[in-house]
Amino acid sequence: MPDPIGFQCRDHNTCISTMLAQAHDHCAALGLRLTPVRRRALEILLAEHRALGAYDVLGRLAAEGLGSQPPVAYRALDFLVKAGFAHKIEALNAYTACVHPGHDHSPAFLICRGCQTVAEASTAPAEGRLGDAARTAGFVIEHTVVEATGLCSECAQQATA
Amino acid sequence: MPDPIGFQCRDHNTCISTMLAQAHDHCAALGLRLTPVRRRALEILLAEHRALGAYDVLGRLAAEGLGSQPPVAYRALDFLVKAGFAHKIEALNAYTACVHPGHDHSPAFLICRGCQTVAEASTAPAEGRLGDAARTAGFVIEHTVVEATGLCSECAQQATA
DNA sequence: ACTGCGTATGTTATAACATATCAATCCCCT
DNA sequence: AGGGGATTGATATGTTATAACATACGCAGT
Repeated sequence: MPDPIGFQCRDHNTCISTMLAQAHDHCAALGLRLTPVRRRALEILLAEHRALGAYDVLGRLAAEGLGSQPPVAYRALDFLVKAGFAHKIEALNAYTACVHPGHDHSPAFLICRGCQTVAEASTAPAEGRLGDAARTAGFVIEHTVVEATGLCSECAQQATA
Repeated sequence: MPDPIGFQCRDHNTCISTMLAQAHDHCAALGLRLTPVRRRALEILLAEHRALGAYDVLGRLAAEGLGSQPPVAYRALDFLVKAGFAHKIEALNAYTACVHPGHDHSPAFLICRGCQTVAEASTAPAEGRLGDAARTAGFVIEHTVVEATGLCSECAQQATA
């Protein structure tokens, strides 16, 4: 089975443990603390190939006794986002694990409205037309949001059938 | 004073009435109904060069007796977005008037965190790296969100000074 | 005028997303 | 052992968005 850009992965357990290990190392290197709540929140995100709302994450954390109030989830998610282990999907007000943490990157997302899967691609926003517009205007870009919604290959075929 | 891409406009009153007239004509042509609430909501958005939250819009509508409950604002805004007269800024959960309605386009936004101004530029997302990724994955893009946050020219200069 | 139908509005309630605040605890460092 | 910063716990509240249902309006056909 091909692995286009994240709609599938070959072995999800390996995928998860690899990412966790990377996160662990990254935190160690930078003096960040991957506490139980944060680590579990990351695992929860990694377990899905879609975006989860903060309250979804909170629900799962709460089920394990790791906090039960909104700030617990938001703090953990903020940490993961700031550390580069997760991204916020603005179009969904939801969060998803980063597929290649550690690298400083400008992510772009393909969001399937059929199966809710979120795939992470890359952009170089500063190079395209947006960057041109920004330079023309003297605008200093600090952060970019690039998200496409539509149908993934499988869902598109089902829709046609 | 230059007019880079929307951070300024020369004559805002003219700008507003032009846009309103365009919206009126467009609705007439397509059999859409630019009702008082919808028209006023558009005027409210047009009055600003920044994005307004649904509740901001609602507050102004309510002050004029045009409805006082959230659905009033959300329905009007949904209509404007669907008709192409306004866009939702996902990064702000807010709405802004479209600067060139009628054309089917993929907007991109430059959002200044200093003065809250929102400038609308254009993209051709299907042509860039995102489009490449989508084609590779067989993903059918239906809608794109492209938003950059940062500092506009003026605010950047102030920050340096 | 009456009826039927579709669109738009009014209204209530609630869901879903997010943060402010302050106290308590943990962990590292000296 | 003690101080200081980061983290967590807990309460409350703020903000954004929609579900659900009722009513009013405009218009076509009779």
